[in-house]
Amino acid sequence: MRASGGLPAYRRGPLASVRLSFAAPCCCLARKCAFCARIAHPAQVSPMRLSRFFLPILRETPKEAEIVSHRLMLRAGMVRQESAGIYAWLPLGLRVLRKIEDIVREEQNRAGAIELLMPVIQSADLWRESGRYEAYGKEMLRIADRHEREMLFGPTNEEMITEIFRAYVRSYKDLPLNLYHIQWKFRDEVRPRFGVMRSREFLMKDAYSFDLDAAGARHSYNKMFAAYLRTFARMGLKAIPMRADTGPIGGDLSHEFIILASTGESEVFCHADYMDMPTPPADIAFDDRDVMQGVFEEWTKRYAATSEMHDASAFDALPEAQRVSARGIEVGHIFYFGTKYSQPMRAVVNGPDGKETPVQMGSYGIGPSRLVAALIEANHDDAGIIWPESVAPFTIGLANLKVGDAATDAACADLYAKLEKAGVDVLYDDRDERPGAKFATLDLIGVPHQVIVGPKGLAEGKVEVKNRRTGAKESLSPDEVINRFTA
RNA sequence: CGGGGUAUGGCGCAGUCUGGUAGCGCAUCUGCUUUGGGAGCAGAGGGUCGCAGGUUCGAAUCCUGCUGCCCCGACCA
Repeated sequence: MRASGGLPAYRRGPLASVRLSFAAPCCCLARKCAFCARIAHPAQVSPMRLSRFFLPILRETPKEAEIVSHRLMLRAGMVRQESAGIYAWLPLGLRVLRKIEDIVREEQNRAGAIELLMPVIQSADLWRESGRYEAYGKEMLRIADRHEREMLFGPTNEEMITEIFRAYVRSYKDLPLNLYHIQWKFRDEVRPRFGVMRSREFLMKDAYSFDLDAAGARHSYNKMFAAYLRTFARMGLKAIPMRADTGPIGGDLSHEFIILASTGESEVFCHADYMDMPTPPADIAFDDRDVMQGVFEEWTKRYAATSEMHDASAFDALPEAQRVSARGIEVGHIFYFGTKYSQPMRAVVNGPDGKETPVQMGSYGIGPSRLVAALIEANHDDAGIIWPESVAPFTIGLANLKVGDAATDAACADLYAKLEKAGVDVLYDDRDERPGAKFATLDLIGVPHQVIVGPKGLAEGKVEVKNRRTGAKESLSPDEVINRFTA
């Protein structure tokens, strides 16, 4: 299915009549947005002068980069490949990665999950307990320490979290519990490709839920389901949950969250209603089982499937206007697997009846590093990246078109200082470059708003504000600019 | 894991067939001019030609072995 047509999937164009771009649900500029409902002020707001930043942009495209996100990440100086499927994150890329992490973390916390941090190196013995040490195969990077002890670089953490759980939790009164971390994983892919989209080392948020019974586990699953809808929506992505194979994780209930992008790796089919469904609001009752079950049912009752699970006859039964077939990228995957690990690893609690019961578990993954690439696949044009506001490395690019000119220098310095003071992430291009080079740089790195300060406009007391996504240009006074972005 | 490529300055490439002082564009540095969509002129610096052997008076070039990386397929957060 995937290989049909003679061309690799990612090179084929989008299937017909599909809307692939979505507006972010909010502007996020003021950080007072009701949808996002930020819990904490983002730590990553740190304005920067480009002349002092480390932004190694490339004018030419490195030949190894085949897909647009990989090309643009290399050109924009976001990552550097250090080995096959292994990347260093350069400052610009790291900023985006951190902003994605922040959103993921906020929504996990909002849904009641609790953050911890587990190590990347694990003991083989732990994996022998679950039986996966042999089963996982060559994708697991196995290493020996100086004492010849068998260790491994974690590809996932079900075993370790189960070990931590069983060491401390004895009573059903401590449930439900959902623990997560955001940590680097290593899976020794046979063939890493597409930059950070399919790398061997990748960042993953993995959460693990523990419940006394199946009904409780179901609620935990639904909470993560709703949290994922919110997480992707906050990044301006339309993610559609689709029933999925459980693969090596195991279990009997699983959904993949797929975002639509014309360069996606897999072919997906879904009902057109998914394009406009309302995402759960920030204040939705995560602790109410009926509310959460309602969200789940609303988002799963219409047809949606990847090509592996596709039922052509069910899809074709839909009215033609409601059929959407497109390409998709998997950005999240959730599983309910019951006692698959708690049973063999003896993670048990005493129930109200005094009997020991293995806990019901689920796991929930999002790949922030893959999301960086997926976001670019969904948001770019010929000139470069177009970041959604919420994950942009900088909110504003301030371009001084004539460095050395007293008026433009002073106007830029004033704007920069005021924006910085107001907590706006601004990148001030104060390099002694020609205007064309500055426009090209800001377009390439995808800063959502460009504030352009040149001698001509300034003579009339105006600067130009350009929207990277729409291209719309406005002529505003510097004071109006400050009001616009700090209101 | 099968198949196919490729490796020459930071990036993109030529040179290899037919062995003889390592080249081009971009980038970088200096100076002057320029300044609203990747500027122009002049000058400069930077490469043990992936690694190890071998052939030869002489190897980027020929031979042998190895390694890295990329692409296609099967597999995958």
